[in-house]
Amino acid sequence: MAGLAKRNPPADVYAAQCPSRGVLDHLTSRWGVLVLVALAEEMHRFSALRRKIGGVSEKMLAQTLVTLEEDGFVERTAYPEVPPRVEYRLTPLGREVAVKVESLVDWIEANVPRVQRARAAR
Amino acid sequence: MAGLAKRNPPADVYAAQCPSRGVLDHLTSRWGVLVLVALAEEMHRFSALRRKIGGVSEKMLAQTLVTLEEDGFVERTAYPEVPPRVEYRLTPLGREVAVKVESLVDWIEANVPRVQRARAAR
DNA sequence: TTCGTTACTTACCAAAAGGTAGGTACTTAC
DNA sequence: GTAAGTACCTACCTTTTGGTAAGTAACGAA
Repeated sequence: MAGLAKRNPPADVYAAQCPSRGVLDHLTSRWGVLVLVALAEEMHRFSALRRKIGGVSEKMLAQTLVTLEEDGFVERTAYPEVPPRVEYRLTPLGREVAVKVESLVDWIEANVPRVQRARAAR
Repeated sequence: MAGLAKRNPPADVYAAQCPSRGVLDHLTSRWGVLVLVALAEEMHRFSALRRKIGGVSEKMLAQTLVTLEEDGFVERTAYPEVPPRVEYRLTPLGREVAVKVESLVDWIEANVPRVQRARAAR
């Protein structure tokens, strides 16, 4: 039958086993957010990301990049050179979410003082 | 001196010890995101949140609510009754971020199939 | 009379996250 | 000749996270 598509139930983040939960976890992971906004700015090599994102270990950065690549948000291009050169950039899908993530991050950076005042007020 | 305000350096999420990192962590925590979007819909009692957010334990929900309250995103109102009744709602600050968080969550819910296709394609 | 409901808190334990260090292979700089 | 840079991977160990269960106080329902 032409046009037959598997229809799965609509996503619902409140449901513990909804696949959207996994995507949410990857995107909002400690380093996932920062990788996304860094790559939204421009292409980065592995070591450039590592230097840019303060506090990431190589292990965590590599792991984060793998899961973001698996989910189709990040594209990895390796050049068969020595020393190795690998470029990371966002896919079209990645660019779409990055917009949302960036706007959250921008809000946070702009409003840290208000949060600090709230903390101090108690 | 009137009008003297402590000027701290602009927030930078890339810097490991920038306070924005802490705020980011709280907001993008596993349960923080879900609490925020739930409270963006309407006021919830503790047990209502617990039932709505699939998979949260009481301990984690309580902990998440405390940190969101400390940061000034959530307001807690307890009524001295037995059995106890406590209402949680967003503060004005909370409503602002919730907009950003909701738009991320909405995007995810709408695009899970694309992510799944990306995963399948490898 | 005993159970369930409410909103937690605390203690204890298991699981997961994440840091550190070392190895690789080859090139360029010193 | 030695050290550094590159992009990782793996093993080991510590830290953090999170789940489970029990306790609380008072009331309404069965």
